[in-house]
Amino acid sequence: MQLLRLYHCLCDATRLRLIHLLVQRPLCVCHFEAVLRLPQAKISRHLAYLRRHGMVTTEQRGAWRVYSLVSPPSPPLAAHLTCLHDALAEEPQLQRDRTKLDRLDPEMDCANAAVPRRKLLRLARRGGPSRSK
Amino acid sequence: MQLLRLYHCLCDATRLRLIHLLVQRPLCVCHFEAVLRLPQAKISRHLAYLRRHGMVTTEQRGAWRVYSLVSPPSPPLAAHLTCLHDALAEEPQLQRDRTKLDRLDPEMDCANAAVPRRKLLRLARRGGPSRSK
DNA sequence: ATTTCATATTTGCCTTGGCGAATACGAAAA
DNA sequence: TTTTCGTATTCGCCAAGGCAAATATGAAAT
Repeated sequence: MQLLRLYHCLCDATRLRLIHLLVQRPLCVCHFEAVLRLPQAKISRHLAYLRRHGMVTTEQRGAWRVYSLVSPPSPPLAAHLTCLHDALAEEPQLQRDRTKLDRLDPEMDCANAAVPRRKLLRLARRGGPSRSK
Repeated sequence: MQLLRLYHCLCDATRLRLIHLLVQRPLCVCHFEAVLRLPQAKISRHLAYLRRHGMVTTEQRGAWRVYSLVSPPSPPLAAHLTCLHDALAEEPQLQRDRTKLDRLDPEMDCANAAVPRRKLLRLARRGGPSRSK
């Protein structure tokens, strides 16, 4: 069943948080590190899981790898993302994640092709998200 | 997170089928056996799992044990049951289950308190659902 | 009392997938 | 080239939970 893959993707706390953030916009690993405050390996592992199961896609952008939710989302995925959104009020953890994401330095937008790699590198060297532990 | 328990309950094929049937009405194990055509132990195990995780409740009715979805369902559960319903069109297996349930002998309604145990026992002795393998 | 029947649980085994620690890789900078 | 840096993967270990087969339980019938 197709639904099962979806539920397997959703039934881990870390993956749920990753997906929840990806609903906002495409993100790179360093963003997740900054928001979730989890070891990089753990984040990469779960992102790989989501990729294996067809929930996210990636795009190389210089040294960064940008993750996005598959688009267009399958009908069941779309429906469940709505559920996820509605469940927000019940999950303070997810709310906090979202707030944190919104407060990240907007200059550090690895996903945005309009930002030159040169600038991103400079920002990263000055203590980017992945070093703010 | 509360959502996680829910997704764990939903991420197994057998449990998904059980829940889907329980949306229709309360049912006893013999009904599940008749519809899913799976070993009794397997069905009981998954129902126990759902009970442990607060998705279903049970009620003794003579020798039978009737399972129902918790009521009222929590808001997230209610929302996801809607998703499940919408996903019906994509899951032929679930559709077949539903059809099979509707075609079960309506006399064999273990969950209905109006049916005397005496009658149920007679029906079961003549080749009830749990013996129709 | 004994048997029957519906259901539950235990046992032993196996796979999936979680984790941290360490390491590999590939693109750009130096 | 060599180094740096972002990210991915591997390794060894462990717990949850899947399964079939066997067995236990408890209510009703006999």
